[in-house]
Amino acid sequence: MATTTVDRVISLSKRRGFVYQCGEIYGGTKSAWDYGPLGVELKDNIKRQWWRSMVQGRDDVVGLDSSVILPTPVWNASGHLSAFVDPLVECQNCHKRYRQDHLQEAYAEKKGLSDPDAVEMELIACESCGTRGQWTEPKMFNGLLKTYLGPVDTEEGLHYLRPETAQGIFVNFGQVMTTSRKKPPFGIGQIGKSFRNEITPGNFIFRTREFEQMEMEFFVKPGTDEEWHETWMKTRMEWYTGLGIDQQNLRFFEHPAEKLSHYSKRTVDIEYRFEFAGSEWGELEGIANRTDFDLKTHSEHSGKDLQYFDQVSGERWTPYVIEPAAGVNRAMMAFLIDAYTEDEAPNSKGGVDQRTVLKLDPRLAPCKAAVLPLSRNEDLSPKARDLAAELRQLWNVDFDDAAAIGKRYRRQDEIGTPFCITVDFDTLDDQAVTIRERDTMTQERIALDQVASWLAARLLGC
RNA sequence: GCCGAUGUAGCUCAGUGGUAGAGCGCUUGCUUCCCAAGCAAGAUAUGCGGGUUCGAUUCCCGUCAUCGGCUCCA
Repeated sequence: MATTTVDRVISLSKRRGFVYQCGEIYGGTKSAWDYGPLGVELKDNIKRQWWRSMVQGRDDVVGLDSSVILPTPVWNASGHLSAFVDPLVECQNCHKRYRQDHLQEAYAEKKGLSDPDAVEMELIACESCGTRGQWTEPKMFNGLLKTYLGPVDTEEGLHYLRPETAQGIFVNFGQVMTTSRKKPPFGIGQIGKSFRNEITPGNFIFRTREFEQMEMEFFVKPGTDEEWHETWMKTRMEWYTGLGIDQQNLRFFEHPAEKLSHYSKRTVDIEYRFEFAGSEWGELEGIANRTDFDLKTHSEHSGKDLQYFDQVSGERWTPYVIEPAAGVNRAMMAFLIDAYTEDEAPNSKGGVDQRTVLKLDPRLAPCKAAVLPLSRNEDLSPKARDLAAELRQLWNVDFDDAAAIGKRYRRQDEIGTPFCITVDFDTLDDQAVTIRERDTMTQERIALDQVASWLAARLLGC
């Protein structure tokens, strides 16, 4: 099987400490990955850029951090307790599994029966092997992860881990609107973990049962929702390209009407060309028009009025919601794949060698600069350590004095460090250093006391 | 959950029913001093459990995980 960029990125991620398998010393846990020293920096940088772009940088969006465990009635009202639970049956002959209700509906339709629920399973044949009536008892498949609060596991203690951060925003909608003195159109953004009992996790960190979301619910006046939907689609697409992803590797995917989720009027995904074995494109985020479904249902179930009262016009209405919901882990994978480059660099013998370089935007790069004494030397190393210590107060900065300088450049290229600062023997005389740039491999001589400001000018927004 | 494949060092891979090897990487020392240089030394692996056997990394069973395909999917 040919080695794909995905394979190379996975290998690099393990080799350099971006991602490890969770619990590897015990054989691993299904669908769980841990983020190493470089991975946590990259992931945090992605979240920080999202937060700046979607929350801090906007006058019309505020932030929130709600609980993972919400009152159980929230999930009843949101529809997740019914929409996320499916009865599954299995053919005992060929072990193919079906949704029981789908089988009953298909049978009832074929025979012209009015009540699918009354169809006896003995009458239904397996579509795969033709065996009739050899079904297991239906098992309820629940997409929500359960936990029990309290000292003993009782039904009263049963709670669910959130499958999306959105509901925490909806149930706080009234309080946030009042305390922040915002009025529609305005949004509430949130970053946090969500949990889903995925049937088929896989593709490295693409689909996992525990994952991290960056969601923003934007509340607008009914009738303006379709326009806002288009606006957010454009804004979100530009976020990815603005952070360096090639437009050629991104596209919109319109969900067909019959596949829309229970709350959605229209959903458009932003997809990235991951080139997985099974599918070329994969979802990075979904931009959904959730209408007034959520606020209305929470209003009905809680008895609390979640309408907006417009004092100017005297109108009272339930806002429509446009939701750009992005996956942190998926974004990280896309940024890594898009940045992964193999090019050539000159070697000391006058030829060229292959070079692996992560051309990450400096705002995303886990390490912003590396300070490298040209030689491990009692004069150079301390001077370089001092410089690194100074810069470390401002950015994540690496120090490395092991092995030849060329090798250290390559090490930094491989993790995407934009700038390498070399302290050489001339530094002792001229109080200046050489700064080498990752993508162009060009060098510039900068006075020692100007390094921080030189970097600051190039690391804006980091 | 089903079917198939796979599991040997940090990574990529060899190999064998008789006690495991390479390349790259890593550590230490010397040397060199602006793009993976050289010399020397060193650490690190058969996913886990059981069975067969005098002896299992190799064969068998189970389990865990990964990949692919189903099924499902906000």
